[in-house]
Amino acid sequence: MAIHKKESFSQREQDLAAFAKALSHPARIAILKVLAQRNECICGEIVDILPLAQSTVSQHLKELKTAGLIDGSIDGPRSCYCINWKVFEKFNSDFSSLFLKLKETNAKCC
Amino acid sequence: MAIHKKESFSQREQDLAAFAKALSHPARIAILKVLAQRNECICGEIVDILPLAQSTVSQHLKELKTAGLIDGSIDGPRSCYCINWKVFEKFNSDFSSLFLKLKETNAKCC
DNA sequence: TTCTTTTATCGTATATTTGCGATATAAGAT
DNA sequence: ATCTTATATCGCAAATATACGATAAAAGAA
Repeated sequence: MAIHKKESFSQREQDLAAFAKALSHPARIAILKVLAQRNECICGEIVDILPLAQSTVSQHLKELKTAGLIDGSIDGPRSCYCINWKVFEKFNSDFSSLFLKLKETNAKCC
Repeated sequence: MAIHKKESFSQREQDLAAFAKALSHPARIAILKVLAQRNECICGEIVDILPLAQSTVSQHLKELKTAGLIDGSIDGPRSCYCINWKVFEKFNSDFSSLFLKLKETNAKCC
């Protein structure tokens, strides 16, 4: 694509897009579900449940972490991932706000 | 990536991911803003406002349309795009539901 | 120390996305 | 019929994303 133009949009638009991107793959949504259900965030369980290779799961986890949606503490040979509810909630409400704001400013057309 | 594994996830997960994907680029969020603000959805305005070429904007519009977030009626040489609030609202609430459901089932770890 | 287990990272292949210019199309204007 | 305008689509290039196997790293077990 030659040059990425993402930077030419507002920070808010970029942030929302980044959040949406983090959730734009079913595997990552499935991972969040598993993380929410388990008492202990043993990463290996995710690999067992998902139809993906360990390296692929690790990569998806990394993306969720980069987006801030999950925290991960390395704990010896195993690591512990958890949902960062604060960030998740923030994005979720930002998202709803966007929707409501759009609907509010809507001038009815077509 | 050899083979796409998206199909091996639940339909609900795929749908949510598809919705998130539609909103995963700032340009598409910006387009939705413009569509919500204008009384008449003249597509050319979007091209004037966004820092993107006409063909690129057209492509983003197509993706939003494919996702069902906007409707487009071809009207002679110009076309009229509008937000499909019904679909938008559905996805938005599905999204909030996911968040709430996850939080509900959360068993507190870490 | 060496083996095992668990997870991260590297390297690589392929698919998809993003972006643009050029061209096609469609309808009104001249 | 030809010109103009607005939009869609095609063709291409470059960037990203997705996926996997192989390998590295890190810590406990033997």
